[in-house]
Amino acid sequence: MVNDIEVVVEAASKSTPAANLGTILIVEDDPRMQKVLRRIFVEEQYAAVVAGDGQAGLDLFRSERPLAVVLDLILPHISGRELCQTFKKLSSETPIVVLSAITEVADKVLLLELGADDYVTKPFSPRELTARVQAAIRRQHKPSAQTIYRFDDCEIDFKKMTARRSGNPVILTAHEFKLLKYFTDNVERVLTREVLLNEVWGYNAFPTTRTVDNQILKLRQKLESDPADPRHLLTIYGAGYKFVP
Amino acid sequence: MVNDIEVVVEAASKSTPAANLGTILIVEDDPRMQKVLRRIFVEEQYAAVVAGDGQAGLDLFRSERPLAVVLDLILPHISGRELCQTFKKLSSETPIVVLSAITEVADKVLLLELGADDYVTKPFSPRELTARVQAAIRRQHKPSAQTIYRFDDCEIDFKKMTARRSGNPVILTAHEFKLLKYFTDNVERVLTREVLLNEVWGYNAFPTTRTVDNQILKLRQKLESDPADPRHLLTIYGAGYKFVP
DNA sequence: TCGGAATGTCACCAGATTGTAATTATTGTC
DNA sequence: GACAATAATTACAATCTGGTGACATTCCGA
Repeated sequence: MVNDIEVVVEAASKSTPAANLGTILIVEDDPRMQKVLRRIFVEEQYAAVVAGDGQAGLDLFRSERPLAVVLDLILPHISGRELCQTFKKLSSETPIVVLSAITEVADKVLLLELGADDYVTKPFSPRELTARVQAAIRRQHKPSAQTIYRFDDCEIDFKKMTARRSGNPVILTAHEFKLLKYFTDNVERVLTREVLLNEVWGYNAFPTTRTVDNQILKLRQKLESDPADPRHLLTIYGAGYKFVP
Repeated sequence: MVNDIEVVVEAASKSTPAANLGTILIVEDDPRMQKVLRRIFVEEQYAAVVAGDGQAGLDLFRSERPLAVVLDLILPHISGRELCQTFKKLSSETPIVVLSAITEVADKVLLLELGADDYVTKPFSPRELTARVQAAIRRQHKPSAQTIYRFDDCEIDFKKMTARRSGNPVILTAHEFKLLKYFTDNVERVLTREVLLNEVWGYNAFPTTRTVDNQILKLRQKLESDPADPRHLLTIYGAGYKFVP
């Protein structure tokens, strides 16, 4: 599974507190969970609309044109699976993140076949849910956005997951792409190992900090003209790493 | 594989009694676990205060203004759930990471409902806990509006860790940035060596040390037009140093 | 002006930080 | 289930920082 790539959307000036980031449709029957989910997204500056059953979900989906849908699979009347498919038929653009209990995870393939873009198993942390939803939004929201990144004599296509240096193909692993993506999304900024571990490696991985160094090493060996004297993936002694194009 | 918590990491880095990263409030009744938790955070350069029950937790929360709270759900007298809600009422800003046994997670809905920002199930690895707490802290810290600081003909970007004087790049070390940051955050205030050592270095040092003076010297040489006649990093004879933009 | 105390300055090197590769563990594939 | 690819850990070498201490200079009260 290719994991979501955590991106800090910071280019936009944050001195615009009023406007929300968009609407999230929450389809969930349990009132307590409704409240929790709404709060989670409201705190992240989204607007949240809540549907207690499938029909209300469909109505709101049509009227609100949500940025993304958070869908609990266990619903009365219409099964969550049906609903998921219907959403995708109505608007295949809109990303859907499914909430599922641990026992249901077995058929995650089926889940994704239904059109879900990602899933989060209960129990989950607020951070995990919002991160996955935001990642799903980013993926869908700017499909034609520049996926090809160039610097020096390197050319990275994050969509095709291919890379070239001086025209020659370079093989990068999925993890290396993910790390590199985070660097290209945070150009010039000093990123500590802690941040990289949290943002690139993800929620459930807790490797040692030397792991980061090793991945940096790999990237340098593959992308820098002289890995011993890097010009793009710079070490900031005592702090972390910084990418400069 | 998640390591058992009893596997105590023996690092014994040079003791740093006065913390520099901030205070973590640990609410935990089991004395053994208290010790383990405190150690985990102290090793990560945090200060840790421990409360054995809910009342002590509340008191410390109010008096210490912790950066984050680590809360074990099973507590005597006040239930962890109540406590969690109370914390959030007192300061919704402060992130709360809940410790819970897997068997307790059945109540996961309630858990999130109460305002916990994340949770870690036992058994957990030290790294997992600190990573989640740090992520919660970082997330809660709104990206500071302005990371670029200007004075005279100097321009400091603390995020990129770059500095310029009259447009020309100046190389500062991580420590120098940290010291300079403290000065720019405390403009016009006289800062004694003791304060600087506590806040920037993070420990109480011998009063005879020339360490602070040395770092000041470095900063002057790099940032002042005439290091011998500083106009920004001023010496206050008999007291300390003062920064004026 | 003088003398003692506080500060400025410099260079060295111990210890911390990072680079690197080999080894081990994990994951994915057939 | 064996194999290959990828990732994480470990170990050690290379590198850099900044604390230390010696000494010079400046400050301030008498």
